[in-house]
Amino acid sequence: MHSEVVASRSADPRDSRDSRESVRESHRESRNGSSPHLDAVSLAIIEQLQQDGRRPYAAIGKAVGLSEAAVRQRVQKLLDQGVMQIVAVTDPLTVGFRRQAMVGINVEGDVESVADALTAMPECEYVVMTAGSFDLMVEIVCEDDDHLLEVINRRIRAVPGVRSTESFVYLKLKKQTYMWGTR
Amino acid sequence: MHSEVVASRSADPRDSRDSRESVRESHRESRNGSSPHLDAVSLAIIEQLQQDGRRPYAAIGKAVGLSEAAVRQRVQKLLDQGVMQIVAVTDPLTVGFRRQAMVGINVEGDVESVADALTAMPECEYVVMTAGSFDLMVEIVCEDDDHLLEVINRRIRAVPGVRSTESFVYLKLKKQTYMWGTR
DNA sequence: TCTGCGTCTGCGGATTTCGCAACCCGGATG
DNA sequence: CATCCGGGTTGCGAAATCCGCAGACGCAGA
Repeated sequence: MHSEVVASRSADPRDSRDSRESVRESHRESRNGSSPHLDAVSLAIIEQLQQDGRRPYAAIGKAVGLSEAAVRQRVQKLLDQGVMQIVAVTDPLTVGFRRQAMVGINVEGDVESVADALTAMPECEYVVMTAGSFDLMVEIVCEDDDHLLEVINRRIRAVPGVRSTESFVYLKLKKQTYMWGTR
Repeated sequence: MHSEVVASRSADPRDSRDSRESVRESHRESRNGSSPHLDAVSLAIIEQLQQDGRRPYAAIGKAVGLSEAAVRQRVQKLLDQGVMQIVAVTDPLTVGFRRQAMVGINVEGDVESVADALTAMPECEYVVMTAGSFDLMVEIVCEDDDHLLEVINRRIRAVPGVRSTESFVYLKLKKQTYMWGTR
């Protein structure tokens, strides 16, 4: 990583040319055929914000070789597009939600419509369609046992298309990171 | 897909001159597992930051009935204690990790030591001890099929104490929120 | 009562955010 | 070939925010 001295005030305009080279190699939408084309710079910005969601734009810009305003625009666009969100995350146990469970679900009929119904439930923190002996896996966050019981037995099983469920109550959360891309 | 894009600037003009009295603090050691018992004000601060991790301290203070400096101190403490972290979260698919899976694991012997071994793997995004037909559930984030295969068959199954595994490859992530307490 | 400890508040100064106008550049158009 | 166009980038002030620093306040324990 070379020194990217952000051009000070009114130096000669040639300086701004070298700070550009690090941005150069970014119009190859990789082989990420499906989703939005994140270039290397946006990826680097995300990586910065995965380390600290409140890091100043100028610091990010210095790290990725961009101006502060450019970082600001890209961050705003990433947020608007829903590619990333900047949020506080906690261990639910410490904020009063004492029962969590992963629930595996088998579906008859349209899986996606069931998934949409589960997504609408506030207690469903995480909904994913899977291949394997479950069609859906859902993470539930509840306040206590009664709440958990009600969600699983009354609400989830009441969704049309749900054939069966299997629950895995959380005993202890050992790891929870958000550092994709930071490897 | 990403339904919860938080509106960036939405200062809540609701007054809050209450919430001053219950500022009792029990300063326990705040390691994973204990409950530091957060008071209502800290909870409200967390809630604000779950809506927008970059919300200014002054705005948070107005919402929870505290000065800007006090909010700043509390946030810093919550971060230092590890009660919460402010980070960017993304759908891994959009940032180049195209294979994810939930893996259920059965263990013989000490479950926690196996969990610790899995926690050390960077591909293990999420590790939780559960009750039910699995002893552990682990979320794996990989770049491609080869990577996933290697992690599951070579690394996870090589951990002493792992009796069997069952994999659930992700087909589509439908929901992913971080809004505990915001219900 | 006094002291120690932790938290809250108010206040400048440094830093950051934000909006704006201009610039550069590749691609499309005539 | 000239021109226009749009996305992306840059630089720059003004406004807002962050940050450190006392001082004040409340609450336990000596």
